[in-house]
Amino acid sequence: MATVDIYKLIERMAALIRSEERKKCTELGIQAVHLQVLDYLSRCNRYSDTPAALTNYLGMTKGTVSQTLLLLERKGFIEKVADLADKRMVHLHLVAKGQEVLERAVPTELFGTASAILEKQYPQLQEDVYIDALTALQKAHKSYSFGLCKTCKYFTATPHGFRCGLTKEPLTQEDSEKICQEHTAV
Amino acid sequence: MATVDIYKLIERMAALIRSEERKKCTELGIQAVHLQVLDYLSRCNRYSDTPAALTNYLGMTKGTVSQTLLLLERKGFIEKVADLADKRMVHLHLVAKGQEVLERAVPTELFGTASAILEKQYPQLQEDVYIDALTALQKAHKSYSFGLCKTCKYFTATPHGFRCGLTKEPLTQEDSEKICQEHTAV
DNA sequence: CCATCTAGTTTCGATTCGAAACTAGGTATA
DNA sequence: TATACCTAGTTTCGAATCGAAACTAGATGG
Repeated sequence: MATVDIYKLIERMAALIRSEERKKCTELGIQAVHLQVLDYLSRCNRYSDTPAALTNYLGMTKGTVSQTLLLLERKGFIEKVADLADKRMVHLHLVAKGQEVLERAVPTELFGTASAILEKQYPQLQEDVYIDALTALQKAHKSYSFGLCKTCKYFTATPHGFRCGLTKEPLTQEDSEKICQEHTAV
Repeated sequence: MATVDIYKLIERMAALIRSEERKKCTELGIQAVHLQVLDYLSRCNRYSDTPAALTNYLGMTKGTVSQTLLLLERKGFIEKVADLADKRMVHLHLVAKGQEVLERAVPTELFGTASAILEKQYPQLQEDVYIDALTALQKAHKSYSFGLCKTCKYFTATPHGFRCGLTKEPLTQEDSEKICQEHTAV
């Protein structure tokens, strides 16, 4: 079946990207997993910027995640902010230095070059096909799809602004652009 | 530009796949990097099944790779075979047990489910788009594209069989289906 | 008020990592 | 054919990562 092959192709691309990222990580003196953390933090919103959500996303034990975060904090890549309502909770923020490392680690040239090649050969290429593939992948990644807030089933736009239908809380424009742990694909 | 966004989408998919694979690895009691090694070995041909090529692919130091291989050998996932011509070289082979772990670790259900969703919505979906994206990515991944042997610039088919235009050696059907370190995109 | 749950940290020992020194086999050149 | 240099891979070591389990502290619910 064609679609099975499509994910085989995507998996191949993922392996290439992984390989490239690993090299970058070695250059920058960090581990591949740290990059995954920084990437996650750059994409999560206030419902998903906690160690617990990160633990769930990475599939590691919370002790390990705790230590990874300690290291990233020591290196000045992230900062921890206590939650005002629930004193047990901690919110993680990517700070400028972490953002910088993330940008340097993402294989931008690789993508840039690949894009240029692709664009030259297929000027009319529609990205919808890829959006659909990603959406399907997010739907399939059940329990926690970690999709964009604004693409969530519970995302609601009112005349007064955005709101999460699950937590009933109002959302900023920025929130809606980030990854949410509670995300449910439409 | 549309194509830049396409690789953003692919990168997002890669992150999801990474997240899922990491979980599987934890279940199986191995590290994410070990899976990368097993995956690589399942796809490489006799030009690329050496510790040196793997080192290059992963972007790790050769000492680290050597230790990783030692562990995978102890666990019975791979075996080492000395090269007959060059006594310094070692060829790495994925054995049955390693193959099994690899198959269990790849998020098959994720892809299966995603495919089903995709297929239902877009029965006419053409995979060419994805092949082009992968090919462009391989081309962009210069110096070592690690592409399929048979898609290489130097791959030549003669009446007597396949041959590598770079090393001048004859190739089997199987060789041509594997990843080659020397791969150069057309 | 006390058990129970949840969020996160600490501690421990095994494993992984990079760096650098090392062995050994191949190659080039004088 | 010696000598220097190169390449493939291993070993060693100290720092960092990992999972498991015990732990603290705050929330929740009778």
